[in-house]
Amino acid sequence: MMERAEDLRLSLSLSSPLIAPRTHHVAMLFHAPPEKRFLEMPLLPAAKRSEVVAAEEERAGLRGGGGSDEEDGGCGIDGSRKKLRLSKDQSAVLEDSFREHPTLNPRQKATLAQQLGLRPRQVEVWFQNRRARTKLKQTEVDCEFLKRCCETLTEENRRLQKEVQELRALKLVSPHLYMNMSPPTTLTMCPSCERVSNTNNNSSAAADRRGISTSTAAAGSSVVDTAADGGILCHRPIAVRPQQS
DNA sequence: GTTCCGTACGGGATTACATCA
DNA sequence: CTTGATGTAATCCCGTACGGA
Repeated sequence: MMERAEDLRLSLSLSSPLIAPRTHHVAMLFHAPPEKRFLEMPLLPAAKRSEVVAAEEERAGLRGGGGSDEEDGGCGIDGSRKKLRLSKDQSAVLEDSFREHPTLNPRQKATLAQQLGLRPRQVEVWFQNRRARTKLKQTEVDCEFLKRCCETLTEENRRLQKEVQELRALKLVSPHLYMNMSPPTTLTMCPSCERVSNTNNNSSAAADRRGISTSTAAAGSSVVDTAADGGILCHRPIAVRPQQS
């Protein structure tokens, strides 16, 4: 399942013209942990931010010897955000780790950060984005799946309506023949409302045939019942043989 | 110049924990 | 001592900005 998801290309657009005004949590600067403090001080000049981060990480012992801004993904002197591209090796390690646990505990985060020469915040962000990508892909897969379900059910609905129409016509034209015909394997009658429906209204049976979830199948069956008979059918199908006279 | 993807960020929501009346 | 209210920290997700291929 996940392999299938991984194969799909992302196609949904997340962009929107809405631009949220950015505000700052000044208070948090004094209480947040080092990496959080860095995040919450975007008004500081970039160079100053790098200094603070370096100092904090030095104190925390998270910084590898001789780590440069380049390696740390720091910002440029001009204040522009410096986009770092993680190396193939870094990405591979993160991917492996993600496959093991999609979420990180603080220790794992710190260990990974140290191992890869990244800030813990970068590791955290990478995992957040990775989870978001996974979710997006899964949503696409689900969407495709439901679309196919819908098409299948629509087709089946058409077929069943036609079948019902034919049976009604036959009953009108030659009731004798109708009563003597062998029971249609796919039709059942609800004992309470005495309406005929398809045996495979049994949700699980229908689901088995189509390979879709039971709830989806049940929803599809309701559509069939309502459309064909103009009423609500009970969902306890019982095989019924036309009475022999 | 445009598009897409990956990285980074801000902010809201939630949860756990500490403190205090 | 217990309990409810309140504050704080940590973390997650969502929406978005932005750099680079």
